[in-house]
Amino acid sequence: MSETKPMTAAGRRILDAAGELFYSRGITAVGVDLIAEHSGVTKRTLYNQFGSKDQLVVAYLEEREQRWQLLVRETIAAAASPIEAVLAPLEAQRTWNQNNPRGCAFINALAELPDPTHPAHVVATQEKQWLIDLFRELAAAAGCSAPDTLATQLLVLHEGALVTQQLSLDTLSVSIKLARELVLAATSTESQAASA
Amino acid sequence: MSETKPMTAAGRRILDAAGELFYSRGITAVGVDLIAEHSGVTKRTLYNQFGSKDQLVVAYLEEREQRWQLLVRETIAAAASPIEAVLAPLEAQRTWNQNNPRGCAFINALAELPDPTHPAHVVATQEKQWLIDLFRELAAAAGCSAPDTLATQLLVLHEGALVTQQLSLDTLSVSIKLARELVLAATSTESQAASA
DNA sequence: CCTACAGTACACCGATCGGTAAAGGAGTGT
DNA sequence: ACACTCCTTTACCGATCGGTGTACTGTAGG
Repeated sequence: MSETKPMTAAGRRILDAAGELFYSRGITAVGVDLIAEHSGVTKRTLYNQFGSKDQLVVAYLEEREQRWQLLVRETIAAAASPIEAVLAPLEAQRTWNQNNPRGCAFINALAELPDPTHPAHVVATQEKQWLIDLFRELAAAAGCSAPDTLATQLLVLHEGALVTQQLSLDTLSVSIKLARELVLAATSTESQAASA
Repeated sequence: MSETKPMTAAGRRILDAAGELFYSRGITAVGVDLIAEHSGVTKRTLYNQFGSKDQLVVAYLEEREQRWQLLVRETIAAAASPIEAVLAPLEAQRTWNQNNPRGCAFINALAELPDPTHPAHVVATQEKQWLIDLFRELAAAAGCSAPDTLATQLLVLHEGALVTQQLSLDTLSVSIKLARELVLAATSTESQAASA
């Protein structure tokens, strides 16, 4: 279930090289020749393994999605309480960002591939959908009164921290702190209603 | 001061066409031939006017920056109070997004042009710097106790709302509502300190 | 009238783009 | 011995990339 394809050794190297290059330099800016060269593989092998550049891009995004979602799930599992679990995706970002200084690969992919019918575009949007659904579930599990609103707020904070990462400011810490206050406020049984 | 270059009629059409194409399809994905064709101009004229594609990209971003900052300033001037003025950039986004459904052109540019030495990259980062500085000034003018923190929070909300715009959710309204609460809390003289 | 300049038309450049053809070497299982 | 898969090598394809050279036209100003 975790691995749908056996993936040959050459295929792995190709996907690794593509991952680094696509993320660090941008998808459109990286050609298949460069990927083949960096993975020590012939262009022919690349096409035998992935069929086309678009499919390689999809494989690249899907693998990133799997790794990211795995990290999030692990962080949730390690959370001390349901309330801390709601903040887990934000906390996971702290770990993730250390090796990924170029922001969100899915957002970047959406910026480069505007065509909604492009398979890579679909993968990227699905990832964001997965995240907000997760926030909603976690919020509900923590006993939040309005899971939808809180999930949207957390998604905004998550994406905002992600996209401002490239600036010098430590926006992630600010986002997590604010997110914690929101979660605590939303799960406490006291006075809460739509403010003016 | 507002116009450093006279800009011929052909130059205007080129910049207009480049603006539409770069924003809607992505910078790397759009070639100079396509821009020349869409602006009803020869490629030669394009190069006589702008010198290179990179310089055209810079001109594109700079003009967007001018238009956006003008809108923000107008919204600030129309604000009913210093507190509402802090929210003006968020409110301006509501207007702006109607004609710009593809998110932030500067963020997209950063995604496509990772090279920090690229002139377009510099312009894009400067724009974000301008915004957080503006938030800080507005927060201070509104009598906020901790302008830096509030400014960072508002920047995160701003960018988060911008980048999640492409999803179906109305994240901007949620962001503005939350931002208003933050501003009100930060400008009230009552109990406020770092929470747990 | 003449110059200066903006713009056009068109051909051209080397480089790179994504993708393919054909043939063969190396390892494995039958 | 056989076929099969994986991968290699080399060469090639049409298209497009950013960018240039050159010669011509229209038009406004001195």
